Amino acid sequence: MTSKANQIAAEPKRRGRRPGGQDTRAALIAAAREVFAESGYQSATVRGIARRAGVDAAMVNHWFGSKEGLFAEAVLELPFAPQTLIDEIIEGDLETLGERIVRKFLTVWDAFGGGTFAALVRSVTSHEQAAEVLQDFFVKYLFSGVLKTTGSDNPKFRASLCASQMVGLGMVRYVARFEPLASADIETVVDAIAPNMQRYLTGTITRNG
Amino acid sequence: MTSKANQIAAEPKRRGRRPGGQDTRAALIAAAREVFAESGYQSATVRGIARRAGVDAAMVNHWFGSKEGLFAEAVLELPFAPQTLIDEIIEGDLETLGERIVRKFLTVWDAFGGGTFAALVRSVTSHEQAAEVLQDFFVKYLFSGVLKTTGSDNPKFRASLCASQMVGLGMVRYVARFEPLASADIETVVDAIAPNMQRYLTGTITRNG
DNA sequence: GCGATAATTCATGCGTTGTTGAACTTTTCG
DNA sequence: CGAAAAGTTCAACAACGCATGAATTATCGC
Repeated sequence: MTSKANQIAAEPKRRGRRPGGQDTRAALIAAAREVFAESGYQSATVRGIARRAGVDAAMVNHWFGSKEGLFAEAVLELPFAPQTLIDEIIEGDLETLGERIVRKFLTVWDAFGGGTFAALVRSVTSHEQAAEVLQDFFVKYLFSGVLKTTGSDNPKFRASLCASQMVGLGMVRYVARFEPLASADIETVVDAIAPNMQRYLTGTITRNG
Repeated sequence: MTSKANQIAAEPKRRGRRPGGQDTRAALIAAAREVFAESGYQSATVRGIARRAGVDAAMVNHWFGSKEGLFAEAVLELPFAPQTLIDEIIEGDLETLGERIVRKFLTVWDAFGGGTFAALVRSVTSHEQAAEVLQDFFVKYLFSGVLKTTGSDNPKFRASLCASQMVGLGMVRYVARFEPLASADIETVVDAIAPNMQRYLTGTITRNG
C-alpha cells in the first residue's frame, strides 16, 4: 500500500510526461494488433486499445493522428518483407515448391500467434484498403513473384487458385478455428495440403473462360 | 408536382399505417442481407438498413426487437436446408464427388449474388455466433454428412481440409474478389478445383498429429 | 541550472447509434 | 358503421464513439 490511502480501483495516473523511456508508441501498436485481430476495425475502440496499452486514449491521436492512422501502422504494414519470403521459398526443387510454400506460410503466421493474419482478414470486413493489402500480398507479391520465376502458363489464374487455398487455410486455422485443422501441427498440415498446392503451381490447369 | 409545393428532397412520409399489404418485414430482411454483407455487423447501422428498405428505423425494433434479432433472421438463418444439399451432392459416382461439391457450392452462392456468403463471412468479424454457423455449415452439416456416407478414414480432418478450400474459394470469389477467380465462369473453376477437393475426400491423407 | 520542447492526462465537444413512447392512419372484425 | 388492433412515422434520449485543447510534468540542449 502506498501512502496515498486506499483508492477503490486503479489510482488516477499522474499528469504529464512519464519518467523513463517507455515506448508508448510501440505499446499502442502492439495493443492495436491484438484488439483489431479480436474485433475488426469497427468494433475495436480507441479507448479499448489505449486501455490495453496502459495509456490515455488521446495518445492515439497524438502519435497516429487518428484511429485510421493507427490501423494503417499496426495492421496494413506487413510485419516482414515479402521479397525476403519469396527468395527463401524459391530456392530449391520445383517439385517441392508447394511444400515449401505451405510450410513457410504456417511458420510465419504461427509465429505471430495468428493474430496479425486474423487482424488482416477481419479487417477486410470494414475496411476497403485491407482487401487490397491481402490481395497484394497473395497475388501480386507472393504467387506472381513465385510463378514469374518458374515461368508457368496462366500465372494469374494459378496465383488466385493458390491464394484461395492459403486464404482458406488461414481462415480455418487462425480466424474461425475449425478443428482439427486449427490445432494440427505444422508438418501434418504440410503433408495434407502441399500436394494440392503443387498441382495449382505446376499441374495441368485448363482455363476455358 | 403535387399540391404540396416544391420540397427540396424526399417529401416526409405520411404518418400511420401504409395502405396495401406491403411486406415491411420482408423488405427489412432483404435490405439487412445486403447491408450486413457490405459492412459486417458493427458497421451496418439500423438507420442505414431501414433507409434502404424505405421504412423508418423504428420498424426494426417493432418487427425484430433489436438489431441483434434482425441479424439472427437475416444472416444466421441459412437460406436453404443443408440436408437437401447433401442429398443432391451424394447421389452419383464417388470419383466425381469433388466435382459435384464444387459445382453445387458455386451454383448456390452465385445465385445469391454472393451476398449471403459474404454476409456470413464478414460477420465472423464482429459476431461470435457467426463463426459457429459457418463451422456448423461446413464441418458438421456439409462435409461430415458427406464423409459419413462414404465411410472415409479421418472424416473430421478431411472435413476441415475440404472446408479450408471452400472457405478460401468463397473468400476469394465473393468477399475479397481476387481476379481472375472472382469473375471466372463456374465450369472453369470446377475444372481447376475439383481434383483437389477429390483428393481431400478420397485420396490418401496421412494424419501424424 | 534554465528555458524550450516533448509526452502525457483530463475535461469536454460534437456527432452517431440503438432504442423507446407517443401520435397518427389504415385495416380488420363484430 | 364503429371500435379495437395493427402498422407506421416522428421526436427525443441515453450511451458511446472519436477527436481536440488546455493543463501538467518530464527530458533535452545549452
